[in-house]
Amino acid sequence: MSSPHESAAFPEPRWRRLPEERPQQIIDAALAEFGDRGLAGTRLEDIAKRAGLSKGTIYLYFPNKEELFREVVRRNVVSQLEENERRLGEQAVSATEALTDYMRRYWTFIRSSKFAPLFRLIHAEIHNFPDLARFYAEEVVARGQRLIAGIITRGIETGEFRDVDPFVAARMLAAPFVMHGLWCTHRECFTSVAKKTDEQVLDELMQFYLHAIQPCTCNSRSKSVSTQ
Amino acid sequence: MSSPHESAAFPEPRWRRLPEERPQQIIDAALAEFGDRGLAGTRLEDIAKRAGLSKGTIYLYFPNKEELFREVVRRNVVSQLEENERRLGEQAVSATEALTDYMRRYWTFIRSSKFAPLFRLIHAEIHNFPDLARFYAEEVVARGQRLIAGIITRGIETGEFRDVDPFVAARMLAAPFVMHGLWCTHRECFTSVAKKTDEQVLDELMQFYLHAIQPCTCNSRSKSVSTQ
DNA sequence: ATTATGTTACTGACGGGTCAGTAACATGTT
DNA sequence: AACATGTTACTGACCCGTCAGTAACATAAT
Repeated sequence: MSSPHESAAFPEPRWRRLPEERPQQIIDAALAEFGDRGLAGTRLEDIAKRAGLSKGTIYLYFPNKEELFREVVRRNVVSQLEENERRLGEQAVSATEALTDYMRRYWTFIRSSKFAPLFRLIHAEIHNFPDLARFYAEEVVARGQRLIAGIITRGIETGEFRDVDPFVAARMLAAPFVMHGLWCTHRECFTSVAKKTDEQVLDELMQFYLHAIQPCTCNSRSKSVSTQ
Repeated sequence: MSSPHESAAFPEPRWRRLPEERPQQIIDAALAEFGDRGLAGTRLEDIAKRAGLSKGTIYLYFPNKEELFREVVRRNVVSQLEENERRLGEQAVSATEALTDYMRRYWTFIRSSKFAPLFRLIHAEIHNFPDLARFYAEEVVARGQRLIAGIITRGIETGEFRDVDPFVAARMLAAPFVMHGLWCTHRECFTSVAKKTDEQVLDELMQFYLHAIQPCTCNSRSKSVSTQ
């Protein structure tokens, strides 16, 4: 009644002005669409629809489709970076603890809804956008592996791990995590992980990997392979 | 320069009729193009050009682009299958030998020019062609992992390998191989394998994996196993 | 607190280029 | 000659990017 805006007649405006939020909305929608259909297969109208906008609005914030694609990759890679290097300070704990902790966070990221689309995108368009690919490979992959290698080096020094090349070991950690992440996003296809929960898969990954880098488990009791 | 003055002798036909070879030529060219640019991003004219044909010819052998795509995947998946299960009979050798032999052949296949494009294709279009994806996942991935699991099971029985879930171990083998295959196809990006040859990478993979499934290497080799 | 005026955010129809698919024509083969 | 195989030129649908127009919001004036 007392409201100057007529509540009965026009309660819902057809659209709202949200210039601050638009870029992120568009990027999120674009990641989803690009991830499903690829760069060439995605229509800007579909991105707009998913973001609840019209196509023209996208061009208010991004010069063209390709530049939007670049921003989608860059923004998400950067956010992955930040996520990756959060909580890096606790060097007090044992290398094993640091490693299992890292694996847990790594797995959480890989199983997040953003990883698989991003991975597909980068690998699908790696030829057409070598600069993006290089950025990703250097700033995320290599950087992450240096991080892991650091933990492993410490573990070797303390005698927790056997004497392996830390960078080889880092790749041997990342590879199964990534592949299992991809498989788990298509459980309906990949029967080998179909009946397993994310937690189970993580446990298997961790157990197997820890055994691979531990010097020897003869003396300790390691009968923890549980089969239902 | 194309003045056909020497018309009588051999006019050098502008093209030849090779109906037997065309399908495979087209499929090979299509795999390469699709692998680079994706399904939507590939022009049929580019496939034709790569195959040394004109676009219309493709339509003599395939009804449309999508069906060509399906055939590309199917044909190559089947050939991968055949490759995969060749030389499977030698059950006389030790499980370790069988496994290292398998890993060598697996790596050769993964490093062949056909694997990476096929992998990218399947993972890029997995949503749009669920039947193909399922076919691939079941007939190639699962089947291959059953094969590995069989070898590992035998190795566990003979005491060569520690007591792991053979299917977990199979996944833990396949995952690093596939990921390293992808990385190695983009050595210019992925610096962690940039300076390594394929043979080096394979050695690292094999050594690391064998250590992961061997029971213990504390007391040298010739560890007596009381099975009888 | 209503109206007038101005500004910003957004819309959606359209032009133009691209490309899958086709039809008309050409050449090799038998 | 008659057919099979291949090429070239063309069509029409589709989609990117543009822009004239409109809705939401802001501020000033009455």
